[in-house]
Amino acid sequence: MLDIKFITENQDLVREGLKKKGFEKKVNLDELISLHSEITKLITSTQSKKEEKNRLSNSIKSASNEERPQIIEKSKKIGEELKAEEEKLSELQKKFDSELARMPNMPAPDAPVGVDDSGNKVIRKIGEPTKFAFEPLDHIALMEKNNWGEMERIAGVCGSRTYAIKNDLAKLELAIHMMVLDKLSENGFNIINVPSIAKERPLYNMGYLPFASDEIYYMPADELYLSGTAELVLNSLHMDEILNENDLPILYAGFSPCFRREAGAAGKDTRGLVRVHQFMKTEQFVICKNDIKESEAWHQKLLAISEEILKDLEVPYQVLEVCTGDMGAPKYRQYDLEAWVPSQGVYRETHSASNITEWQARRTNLRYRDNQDGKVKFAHTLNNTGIATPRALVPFIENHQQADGTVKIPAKLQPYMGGKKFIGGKI
RNA sequence: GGAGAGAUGGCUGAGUGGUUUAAAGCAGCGGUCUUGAAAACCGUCGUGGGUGCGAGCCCACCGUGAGUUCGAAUCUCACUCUCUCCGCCA
Repeated sequence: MLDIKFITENQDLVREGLKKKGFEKKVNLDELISLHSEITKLITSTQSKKEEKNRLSNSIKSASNEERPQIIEKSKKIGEELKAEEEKLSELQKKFDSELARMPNMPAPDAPVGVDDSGNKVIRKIGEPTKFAFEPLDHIALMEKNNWGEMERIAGVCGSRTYAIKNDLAKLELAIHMMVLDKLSENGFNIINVPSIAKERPLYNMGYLPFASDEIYYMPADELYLSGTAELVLNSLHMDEILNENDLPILYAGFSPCFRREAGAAGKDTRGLVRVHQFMKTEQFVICKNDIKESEAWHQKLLAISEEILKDLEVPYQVLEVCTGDMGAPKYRQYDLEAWVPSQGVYRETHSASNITEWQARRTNLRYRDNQDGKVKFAHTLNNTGIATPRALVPFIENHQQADGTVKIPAKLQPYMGGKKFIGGKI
C-alpha cells in the first residue's frame, strides 16, 4: 500500500510509476485523489457534529429538569444527521480503501523498464551450461531409470500437477532443505516452520489479495486459504505490532509446504517437477528499518545467499534484474536466479529476491519506534527463496547426471546425504 | 464436538450507564541531588486522524463487528482468539 499523502504530493511520480509497472489502466488515480479530498471534508464535518453531541450529553447530568428534555431532543437530532453522514462516509471509505489497495508499489528509479519478461536484464552468468559426453536424459527419464518417482500413478490419485518422489530422490529433497536451513541459520536467520493455512487478512497484507486471487486455494467451509509461500505467514507474524528499533533486523528462514493453483499456466510445464500445485519451500524473510540504503543492502545480502546456495549445489545459473512490467505489484526491486536446465536448453527460475520497501508493512500495520526521533515508522520487508523443491531438483539431477544414470552429489551436500557421492544406478 | 472462564495502554492491574479526561503500580524517557552510580524526589510517558502559521483545540480507539441509549470499557447480539475440563485423534 502507498501512503495517500505521498500520492497526493507526488502525483507525477506516481503516474510514471504506474505506467512503468503497467498499472495505469488498472487503477484510477484521479478518482482516488478526489475520493480522498471528499472523505477528508466529510470527516471534518462528522467530527464537529460529534463534538457538539458530546458537549450536549455531558451537560445533561447538571441540567435542570426543564432543560433536560430540550437538550435530549437537540442531541437526538444531531445524532440523526450524524448517522446519515457517517453512512456516506463509510461508503466512500470502502471505495477508497479498495482503490488504494490496488495501487502497486513504486519501482526503484533505476530498475530496468519493460512491459514483460523480455525486458528483464541478465546481470551475470555463473558457470557454463553443462556439457555431456553422452546423450543426457531429462529429469523425468532419470526418475524412471532410478525408481525415483510415481508420476503417472500419482496423477490418477491426486490430479494433475502433483508429484511423488521416491527413495534417494525423496531424501535428496529433504537434504537440500536441511543444507539451506543450516546456511541460513549460520547467517543469523531464525528457523521457523510455519503453517500452510491462513486467514484472509494475511493474504491481503502480503498483496496476494487482490492481485493474485486466481492463484490461491480457498476452503470455504472454514474460511481459510492455503498458503503459496511462507512469506505469507512471516509477513503477518508481527502484524499490528510496534517493534523496538533494537529488535531489528528480524531474519526468518521459514519452511512450509506451499500450494498454488497455477490457474494462469494452463499447458505450461504440465509434465514433471517444474510446476506443481504442492511443493516445499524454505523462504528467506527480512524485516528491517525504513531506510532504503539498509533495505537495498539486505536485498544484496539475500541475493548473495541464494547465489551461494546454487554454487554449493554446483548448478550453473544466471542472475536477472526483473523489469518494472514483470515484477509484481508489491515490489520495489526484484532479482531472479535461473538455473540451467540441460533438457530444455534454457535457464529456469529457482529463486526470486524482492525488496518490498514499506508497501507490505503498511498493509500489515507492521511498525517500529525509531531510536533517533522517537517516531513510529513502517518497517521495510524483503523476501527471497531459500530453496524450492521439487523444482530445484530438476536442474540439480539433470546437471549432475552421469553416463550410467547415477547422479553426483556435490561436496557441500554430501554430509546431508549420509556421505554419499552418488545416488541412483542400481534398482 | 460438549461444558465453563476470560480478553483493558510496553507489562501488571482497577474500573457494572454520566468527576474516568481510562485509577494505581512497574518499566521507559527527561530532570533535581551526587565525584559517578544507586536510592529518593519532581516531571514526562499509547495509536491513528481532523484542524490551525503555531502553543494548541477537537475526533476515534478498552479483542473485532453490529445494536440499545441524550450518553457505553460498562448493557444486548454475533464473531475472533486464549485458558481449563470432557470426548475424539497423528
